[in-house]
Amino acid sequence: MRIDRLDADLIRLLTEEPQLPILECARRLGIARGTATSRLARLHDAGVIEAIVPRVDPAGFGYGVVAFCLVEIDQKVGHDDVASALADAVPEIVDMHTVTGASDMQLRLVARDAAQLQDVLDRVALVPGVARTASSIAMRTHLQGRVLPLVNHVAEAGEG
Amino acid sequence: MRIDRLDADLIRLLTEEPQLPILECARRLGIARGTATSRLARLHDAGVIEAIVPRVDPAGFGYGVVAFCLVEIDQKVGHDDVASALADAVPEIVDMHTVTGASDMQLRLVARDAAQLQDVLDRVALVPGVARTASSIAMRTHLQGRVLPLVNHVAEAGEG
DNA sequence: GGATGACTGAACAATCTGCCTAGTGATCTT
DNA sequence: AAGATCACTAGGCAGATTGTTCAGTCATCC
Repeated sequence: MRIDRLDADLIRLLTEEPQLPILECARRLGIARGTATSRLARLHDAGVIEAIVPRVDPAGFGYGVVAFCLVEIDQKVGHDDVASALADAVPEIVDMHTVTGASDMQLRLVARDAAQLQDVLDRVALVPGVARTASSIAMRTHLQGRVLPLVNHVAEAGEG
Repeated sequence: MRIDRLDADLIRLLTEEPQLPILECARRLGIARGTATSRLARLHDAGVIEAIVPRVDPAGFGYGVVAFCLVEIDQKVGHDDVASALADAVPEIVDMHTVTGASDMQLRLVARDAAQLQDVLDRVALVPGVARTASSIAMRTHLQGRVLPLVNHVAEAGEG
């Protein structure tokens, strides 16, 4: 799908002031309500905007430590099996990807503190199929799910 | 902040059916509207729910390749300087963390395809202060920003 | 005993939503 | 060139939701 400036502005508006009603968005962008509605529907259908969801910050209820964990897997066990086993066994896992390279999987997980992180990592290591893990702690999160610059970039490029 | 079952249910409801009005949430949970409103406000104030934002999927507009990149930094350059330089120079960077371990930073970035990923990584490498990079491609995303199990876990634990 | 805090139930005006219609201009097709 | 298609504007309507306020109940805490 091709995104133009209007789409980008709409996304920006909704990202910066999430609770903004469509009607108000239309007013701010200087377009008719129907246009804003149909644009939004199109973005929705194309999968650009998956949904408008509450972004939950685990730090808000005490899980302030973020860590990454590289996982090596037993060759004999399927990736998907390990993935679902991990997902079930460790609620502290926030992101999970299968990756190329030295490791097979990469996790992002959260914990209350360094001590509890140890516990979380132990639980990861205990999951059947997990051969070895290597982890690092995130000291600072500079960006998290930032897409606005990319959306703008695409909108600009599409115009020229 | 302490999260109880009602909070967890509210978060679950809003996560599963994001556009649900507060009034409808209250009905489904069998509570008064004022209660749902004040609970939500409390979650907001505590930072548990940062905002209700549109989740944009770069794959929706062509950026279907996800990659991770470990970055080593010149010791003489401050982390924050490199971080902001990277953020400005490469819109394709979605997540950026400062991490412990062999590398200094870890990035998650998106690209249109493998060929363009090369280009993106080149731009990363060119940023002043970046000494070396190592990257891997995400072949599958099993989980992305999953917090519901953790919220439930916390709610259960808090009750007992 | 009295104060505090959380929840219920209800009401109000203001606003937003979904849905529909009609007109305009640009692009594309035959 | 006529006709069709598409996106946008502008407006209207009923129904639902929101912010806000009030009064009453119940449990906890000092």
